[in-house]
Amino acid sequence: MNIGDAARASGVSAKMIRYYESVGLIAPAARRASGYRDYSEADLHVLRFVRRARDLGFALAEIHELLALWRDRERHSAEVRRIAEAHVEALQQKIRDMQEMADTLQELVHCCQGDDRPDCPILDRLARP
Amino acid sequence: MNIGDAARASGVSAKMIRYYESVGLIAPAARRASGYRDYSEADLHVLRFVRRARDLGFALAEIHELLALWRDRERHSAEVRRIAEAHVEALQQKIRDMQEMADTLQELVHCCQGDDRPDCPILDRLARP
DNA sequence: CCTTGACCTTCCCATGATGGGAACCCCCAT
DNA sequence: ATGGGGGTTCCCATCATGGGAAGGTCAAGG
Repeated sequence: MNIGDAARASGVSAKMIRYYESVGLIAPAARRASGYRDYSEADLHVLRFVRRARDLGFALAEIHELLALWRDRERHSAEVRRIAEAHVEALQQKIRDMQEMADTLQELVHCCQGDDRPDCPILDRLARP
Repeated sequence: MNIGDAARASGVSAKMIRYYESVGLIAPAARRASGYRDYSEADLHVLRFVRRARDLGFALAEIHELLALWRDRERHSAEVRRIAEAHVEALQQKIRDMQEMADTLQELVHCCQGDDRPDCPILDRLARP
């Protein structure tokens, strides 16, 4: 399977597959005589794993750990859970931060007439302490 | 006022002040004979404006527009409001995306024993369709 | 007066994950 | 054999931020 086929089958772009390989997230693909990368079904499983982990917002470093645990038959599920919990907390922290921004802004937007006059509580808020 | 003083007084790092100047977000600072940048109270107001806008999550391009509107006595508050509303919606979209990730993960974490055995619904979810 | 240390200057590099594009090579079907 | 649609590597850009090097400036104290 060429990289384009693997990309379509896994949902990871060819560009990203090469990148993941270059940073050591995934093992270097087999090569044909021509130099083309050659992907197996097993490679596809890995690519799909990475894709799903990215969809859940895991960083590549975390996915690296998750892949190692996935391969390790002796793993402790506590390890996996720890990584996931840390990620959930990071997500929730970001959500709280952004929610606070959104709430503040929403309130300012609500106070703003939004007409053709210059008076604007949004700008006032940015300009004044 | 030197850049370090302006940084402390505005909450924007000296590094960032120079960067904002280099990308045209703020006007080039006055220079002393020595070449040192020299900041006035008026400059500080601008830096604080930028700082507060960043704290609300606005991108530099948006802050550029907001600064222009702030300077424009003939502005229509509708313009400011439009920018703020668009940003609020972008924030809320990101929040929804991250909340969905967090919810999914939280559920998986909840299903995971987190002990010294290898069985793990989190990895199962990443490995299976 | 000179030294010292804290500050300033510019310039380059790195982050994280992704895409765009150039220059060049390969493969298959007509 | 040729053309088009792959593949390969390499460089650049994003966005906002920080780190650090090499060298110039300033002010205080011996």
